[in-house]
Amino acid sequence: MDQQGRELVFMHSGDFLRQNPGVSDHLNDSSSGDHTQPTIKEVDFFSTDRNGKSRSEHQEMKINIGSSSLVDSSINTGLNLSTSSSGISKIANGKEPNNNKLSVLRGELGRLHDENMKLGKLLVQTTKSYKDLQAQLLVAMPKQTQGCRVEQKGELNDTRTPVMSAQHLMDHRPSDITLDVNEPSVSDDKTPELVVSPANIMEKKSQILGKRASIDDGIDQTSHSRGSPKLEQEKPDEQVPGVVSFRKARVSVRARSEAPLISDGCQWRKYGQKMANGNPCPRAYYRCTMAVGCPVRKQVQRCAEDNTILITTYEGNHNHPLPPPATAMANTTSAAAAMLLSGSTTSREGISSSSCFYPCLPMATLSTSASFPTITLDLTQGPNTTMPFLRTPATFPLPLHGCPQLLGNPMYVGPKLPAILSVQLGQRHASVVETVTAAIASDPYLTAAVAAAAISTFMGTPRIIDGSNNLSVVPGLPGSPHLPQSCTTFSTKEGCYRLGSDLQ
DNA sequence: CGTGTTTGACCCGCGC
DNA sequence: GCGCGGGTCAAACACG
Repeated sequence: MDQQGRELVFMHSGDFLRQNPGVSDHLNDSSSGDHTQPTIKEVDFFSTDRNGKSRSEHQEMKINIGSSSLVDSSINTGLNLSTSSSGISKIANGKEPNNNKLSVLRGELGRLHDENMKLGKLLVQTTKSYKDLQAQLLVAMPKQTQGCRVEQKGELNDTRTPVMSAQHLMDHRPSDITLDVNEPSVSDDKTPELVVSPANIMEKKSQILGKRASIDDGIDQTSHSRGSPKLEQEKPDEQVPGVVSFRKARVSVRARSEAPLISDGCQWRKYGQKMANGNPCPRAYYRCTMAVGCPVRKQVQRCAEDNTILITTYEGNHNHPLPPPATAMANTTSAAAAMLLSGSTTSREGISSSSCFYPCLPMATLSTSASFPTITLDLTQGPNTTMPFLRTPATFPLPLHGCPQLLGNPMYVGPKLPAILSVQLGQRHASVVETVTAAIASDPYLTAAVAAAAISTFMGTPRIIDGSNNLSVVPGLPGSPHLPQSCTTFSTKEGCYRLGSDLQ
């Protein structure tokens, strides 16, 4: 990736804290009485440059040469980062006062640096553990609720207040949950319904756990429907209901493009084309050819209403390393599946919260049309689109606490601002937004990256990718529902883009 | 000749 | 059971 390129960062709340990554962060942490915020600020540990080191880290590394041996290697889990350095002072005894000071400072810096690094690693491990646990929980949840079908057709007449569960989305029964309030649903008119099925957990537990590995490996590896025998990893009768259709999760990206394809960095082989759904434009089917047996497929079709809109739908996870431009989209597909499952918090409260959140995302649409749970990212809408969240409380409940304030909306502005204020500021800078939107829409690489960033962001999934992948979505840790924090950086063929409050 | 595309046929799931 | 539509296969074809 072009290291001299532009950098675009979607700033969410707490972004200004990341503007100055480095030592100052834990100083702030130590003075903060809120124990949830420091956790999120720890994200700064990873606001690194492409070599994986932040500037402050580089500086500290220089200073710390030769002093690391003085550093206490234990991790201060209490985050008391301003601890006494008396031990270091003793070592510095007998030298000139200046040298003493220098030694003390060096020692302290070194210790802080080490502590910083260790806390960062701890955070990564904690985040990973959380994700693992969440994945296990999400896999188990559909089983837990199996058999207790609650149909709420009567309560859900208003399709603008959709109620969603992953169980529902995974269900192949006809249903439709469309949250795109700016455009009419592409899907049919079926009334949304909530299906909650309770469970025989103990009966199926071993089966679920047995299937987890294949789910983690890639959603297509649990393929159950007919398809290429080469790709078929398991037989239908081996599937666990409720887990099966995880492979069906899709990510659809709508973008204006004259090109027949969105260049996403992957190699695709066309294996079919069909006229579908009354669309005068044929739908093309592509398969990833970067590795033998890669299960990822994509469909490309032009919008029937507007031929300039290209709809690209991705399905599956790559089973091979990807070039940076392709990584963004690859992460999108896996993130999509995870997000769909994340809605399976079976309590009514959780579901309602999720539905409350989605109207904040005019460009994000969830639907199960065509029997597949699909996340549609609409990158075609202009900045003047009526902001749907004005009609809804500007709250960002978990797990989708990172609002994808990305495209075509005034939400580029600092996310710590209230929603209304964000809109006002956004209108003030409409020209900037327009420019950026146009740039993004015109660049297929950027479009793909934005799509990936958007999904990853509003999923709230901690996603830390090293510099080689050029996509860094580091939202606040789960568990901080009222602190939507994420900072999205991504790169495209044209370079690395950075967008945030500094746009103003 | 190898690779990718085109295109008609086929399979499967779903609704009626 | 039948028809429809989505998705895939695979032979034929095109191209470098």
